[in-house]
Amino acid sequence: MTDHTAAQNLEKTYNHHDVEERWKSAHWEALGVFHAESSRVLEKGVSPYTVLMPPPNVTGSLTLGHVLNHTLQDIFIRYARMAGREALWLPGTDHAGIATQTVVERKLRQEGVTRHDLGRKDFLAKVWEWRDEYGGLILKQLRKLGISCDWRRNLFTMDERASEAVINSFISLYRDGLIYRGARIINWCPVSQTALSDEEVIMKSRRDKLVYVSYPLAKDPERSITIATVRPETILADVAIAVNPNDPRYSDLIGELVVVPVAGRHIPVIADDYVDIEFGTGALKITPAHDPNDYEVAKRHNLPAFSVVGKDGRMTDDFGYAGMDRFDAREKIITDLEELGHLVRVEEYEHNVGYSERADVVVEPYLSEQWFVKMKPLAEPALKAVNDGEIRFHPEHWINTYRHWMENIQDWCISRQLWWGHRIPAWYDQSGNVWVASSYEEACHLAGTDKLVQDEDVLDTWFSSWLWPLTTLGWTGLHSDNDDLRAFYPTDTLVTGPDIIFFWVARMIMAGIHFKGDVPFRDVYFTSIIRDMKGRKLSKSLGNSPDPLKVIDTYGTDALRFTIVYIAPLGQDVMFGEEKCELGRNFATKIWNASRFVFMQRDRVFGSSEDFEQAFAAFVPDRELMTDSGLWIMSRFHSMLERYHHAMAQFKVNDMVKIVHEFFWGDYCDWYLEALKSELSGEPSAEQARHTVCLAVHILEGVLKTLHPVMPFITDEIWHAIAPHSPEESIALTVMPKPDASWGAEDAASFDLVRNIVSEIRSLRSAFNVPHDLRAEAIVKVASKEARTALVACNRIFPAMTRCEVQLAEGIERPAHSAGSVVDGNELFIRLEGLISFEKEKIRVEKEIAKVSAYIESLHKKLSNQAFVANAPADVVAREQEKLEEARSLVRKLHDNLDVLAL
RNA sequence: GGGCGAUUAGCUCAGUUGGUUAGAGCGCUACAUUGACACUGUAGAGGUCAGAAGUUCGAAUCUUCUAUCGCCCA
Repeated sequence: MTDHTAAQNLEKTYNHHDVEERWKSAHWEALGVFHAESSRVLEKGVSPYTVLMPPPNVTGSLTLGHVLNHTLQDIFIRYARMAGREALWLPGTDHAGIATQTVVERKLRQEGVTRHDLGRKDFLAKVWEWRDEYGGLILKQLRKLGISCDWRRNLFTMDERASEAVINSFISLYRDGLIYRGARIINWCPVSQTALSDEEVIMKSRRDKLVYVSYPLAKDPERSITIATVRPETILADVAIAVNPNDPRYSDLIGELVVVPVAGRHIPVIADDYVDIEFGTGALKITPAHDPNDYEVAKRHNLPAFSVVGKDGRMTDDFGYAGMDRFDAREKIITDLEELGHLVRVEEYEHNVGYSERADVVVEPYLSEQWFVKMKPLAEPALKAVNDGEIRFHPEHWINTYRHWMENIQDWCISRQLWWGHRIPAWYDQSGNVWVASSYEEACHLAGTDKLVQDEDVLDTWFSSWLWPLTTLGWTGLHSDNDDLRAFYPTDTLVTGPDIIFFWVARMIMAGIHFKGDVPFRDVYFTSIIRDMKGRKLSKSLGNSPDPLKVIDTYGTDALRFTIVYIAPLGQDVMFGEEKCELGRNFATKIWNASRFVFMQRDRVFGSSEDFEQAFAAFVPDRELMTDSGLWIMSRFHSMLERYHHAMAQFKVNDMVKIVHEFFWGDYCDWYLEALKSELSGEPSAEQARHTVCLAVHILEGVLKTLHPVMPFITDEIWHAIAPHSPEESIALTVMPKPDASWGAEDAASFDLVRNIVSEIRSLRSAFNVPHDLRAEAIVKVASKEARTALVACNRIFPAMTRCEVQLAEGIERPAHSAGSVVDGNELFIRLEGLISFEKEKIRVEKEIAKVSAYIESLHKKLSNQAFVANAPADVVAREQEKLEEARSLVRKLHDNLDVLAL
């Protein structure tokens, strides 16, 4: 391990394992780098910045989705922390009712035990055991990402404090009339054997059979009415046939009785607007216990509802199907209908069917008593908050989805027939009255009896998640108040997937406004969906989801974080393949090597670590001591910072990453450090050399800071190697550099000319296949005094960067045996005796002339258009004019060159 | 059926309120290895911006329509 009390140079090669091990979460955590304190906000007036971690499922393990999501959150938090805000990131996990219960039940089954064998109390003990043993996995894995949460505040939705909040909010909503119990058709999962909310049902396309069945008239078996259904097994529970009152085909049958095939019951033909004349035969069987729409129709017509499918998805009828699976019964009844002569025909039919999100089976619409939250009154203020811009979505277009859902909102079924979760705080007395209270004792008090039985059901996990912005800050009920809530609520940024906009985001907004009187957050960043290289969603069954931990092992955490942000623009899906991480790995290596080079110069120029430390601490960029490349890099650096902060303010994190990448690689390494090599190898004064090195380190440190939110490990490692820092210090606690507009484009001008000449010389060398080791002579016919000064100042750079000696001349003609070009108005010639082919050069210059001439033509056309000159803004016209003049001057010089060539 | 989004170089994508000779990364081609870096450097090839019509002095950008693909809701 490196001794971090004295700065020294980096190892020759970058090893992400070593670096990440050294600065891992455990190190930073122990130092309290990520801790936030309400006192600093409330007493010292530090501006708070809070991020809520969407609590991962306690049964979960790390996916690339988590990597993207948490990297983004970490970037926001680290950026805010370095911007001087009190940055609080609240972590936690949710108890995932169905998923966790399923996992534990599966484990028990291997031991030959069911939860019913154990009983509720012992089963829950088992679940807690499981949670304590395995439930922390995802958090451990998240720590590998180096994310900077305040882990002291880690919360689990089943913790006492969070549970108290859940119970209190239930009671409060019940007393406000916003929670009720009632018989409804809900989505039933026959595998998990619980009710589900609408949001937990996924619609999937499915090929089924559309079965046409004839129902004979009771009074005249010769006549019949034909319906079409995809669920023939529910014929047994039919209570009516409905037709549209405006359908002339059936008007004479309204009020007649028909016989239900197989079941033999007599049911009426009724008229209802709900029936679609176009669909099927225009006659619809009404099965109120198995279809929510039929249920509504039946209610309107005072028809009964009874069920023929049980909780386990098996038939419960009296007609010989009982005990069969609903899908087997479907096949059998088709055969039976055919035998009985009721089957008219069967068509292939593709339609959407609801599946249980967790168990992936077709949900059964099921009539039962459940608890619901009345959503309309909660939705109205939540919709308004977003419409009024109190909460902003990024990208903005998700507002439409949110609005549509809020405007068509349905009541939320919150009871689940599970054991793992927050048990509904409702008790029933012997007459069936309901008493909602925070405890059995209180319920007894209210009921005036102790003969009470508690509701068996638990609450939807999302019923605890929607309180997350409150419970993470210690809220336990309506009148909660504490320093954390005062300091950090509302929170600032929520980063989450658009797939849980209804499940979670919308409901948190409702809960925040309802319980706390204020929105829970200001900005919501919706992440990209990660797909594989073929554009398919990542899924376990496809086997196309790379294991992030393996990717980290191969490429490094910093590389993965950098890459995933780099390729994930705001609001677009991203295609990810492991090999894309080469991008991040290569960049990390580049940073490492460039830093090592800078440190080599530091150690060469400065006598000792202390010497440098003192000089660097007192360093202020001084124009007088700077070379043109120094002025240029300062100008570029501050322009980069300007764009960097702008991108962050707009939540364009991938722009931010690209901006720094481009600056560091393209400007700092490719030009500035290359120029630095020749400058330091000349004979600068000691003062200049020291200033030059300090400037190089200064910019390097600035880049490390701007990159720190993205690549926390490597930046902390290199930062510690700049100058001695104690291991307790961290780049995470330094101040983010800000753009300084006093460094402008004029500072960059001289070196830009040098760069352009270098590039042109390189192009010419390449065009004429000048051997790499051949030193050539270049002559620049300078166009201005400024150009002369700039090129004289940088004369050492040319041999190093172009392998050409550059001479300045005025009033000369093109030398013989040379290739020629024009750079920013300055004519450039390279003597290439023996290498230059007259024909080749002629063709090259003519091609260039043709290109520029076409350009001149288009500019000329534009400028001679009266409408353009009259209508376009003056500055646009002036700019076009300028371009035209430049191009004309260029083409003139090219022509002159060509003429000389022809001599 | 309703809504949202996408269509720009071989691939993946940038392109701010209309004013550039349309950019990047990867890939490809050529050249270069003792001086931070081959996980590199240098140079280069590659696009009628999905199609049509319109608005405008001017459209990758705005409007309408069409086509293809994806997502959400019914």
